[in-house]
Amino acid sequence: MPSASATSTVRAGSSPGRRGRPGYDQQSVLNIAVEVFNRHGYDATSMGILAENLGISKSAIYHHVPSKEDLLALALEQALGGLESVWDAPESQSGTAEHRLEFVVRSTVQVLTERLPFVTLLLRLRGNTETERAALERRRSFDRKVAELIAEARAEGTVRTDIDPRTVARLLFGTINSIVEWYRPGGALTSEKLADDVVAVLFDGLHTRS
Amino acid sequence: MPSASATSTVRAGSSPGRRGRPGYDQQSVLNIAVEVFNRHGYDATSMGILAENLGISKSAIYHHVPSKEDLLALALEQALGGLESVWDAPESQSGTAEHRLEFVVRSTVQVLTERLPFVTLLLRLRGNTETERAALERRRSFDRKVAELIAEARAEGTVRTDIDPRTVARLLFGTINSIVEWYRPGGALTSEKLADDVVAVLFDGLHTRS
DNA sequence: GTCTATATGTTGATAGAC
DNA sequence: GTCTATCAACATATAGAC
Repeated sequence: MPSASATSTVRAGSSPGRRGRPGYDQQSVLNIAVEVFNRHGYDATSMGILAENLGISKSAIYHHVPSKEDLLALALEQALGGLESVWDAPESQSGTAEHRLEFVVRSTVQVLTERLPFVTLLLRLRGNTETERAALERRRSFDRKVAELIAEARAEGTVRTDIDPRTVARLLFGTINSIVEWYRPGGALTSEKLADDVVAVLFDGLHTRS
Repeated sequence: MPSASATSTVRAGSSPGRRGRPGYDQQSVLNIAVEVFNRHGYDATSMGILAENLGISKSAIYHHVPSKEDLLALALEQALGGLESVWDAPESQSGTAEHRLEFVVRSTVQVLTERLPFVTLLLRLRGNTETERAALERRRSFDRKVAELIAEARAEGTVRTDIDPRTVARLLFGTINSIVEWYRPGGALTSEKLADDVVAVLFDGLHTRS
């Protein structure tokens, strides 16, 4: 399973390899910015609100990043990079379609939880700017690959055929993506158990089995 | 099943009982406004953009509605009213928990498709204002009732017990709510077939059954 | 029911000192 | 790396004519 590099550092000072005093570096500004974007919504977050949350002035932000939109682009790159890395793992490329599909579902859940705030931001985009539209296109490309996998599993006979494959794909993404709306790391539910649960519900359903 | 009254009228002129010439009435302004809100996001939609989409001036909007936030409140009332009406039907109040849960899932899908743009707006709220927070609280109240139903079905032995009931509820809502992100009425997929598909996937899973 | 102003505040971003 | 001060653009909303 591809491992997304940790993005837990909040303030620059706590970064292992970093010298110098207080202040922020770009990554630590980004981490807080994404959190604030998710809390208020990207559009509703002004540079003023962001500055308050950072504890610095509006202008100081522009020392670290050229614009609000660049902040968004940086965040989306972290989300998309993580998702796309799912396809680098050999388990996503060989084996039965059923196995590859389950692997991709598990990996996607893993990326969602590891890069939770970044993927959350991605999943809430409306496509208002060119930056957003480009990110949405990369996301659609990811979705298309998963849809192909579903089609293969269907042809293989391991996925039910009484439902339109597009509907199957949509519901699968709905179930997985909705995780960002409620899952919080550090609780009783580990990301591994969550992946187990998602796979169980998606493939076997909520009913008790006879 | 509770039926949400139609909200398909776009321009006032096409309203059955309406007199007078062109122009808008409040409901027709609301219908277009909600569509634009969903396309750009509520915060990103200025009264200027809205006016363009309506084909009237900014100020003219204020003849129909006191503020942008009132427009939002009106829209949310349509969404929440529809969802809450699910509990008015006798089928949601008696019978096995399994039957009541399936009925509520079907009814919710029905409301989602009938009042699609309104529910879409509700599901994307971030809770920035008092209006939004009040709506989110009503939505949480709806969610809580469904969670209780899941707990009953679990006690009844019809829902699997190897997954935390809160996770079950979250995944169920995720699957259902994600419908607003892709379903469009008027296509090949009717809302009845969609409800069948959602019930089938949620309760029996994507796998072929032996 | 719609319009042309316009009042009043907030936005993202820049200039230049420390 | 941060600040204060400032800008033009754009926001929501109002006043009053047609």
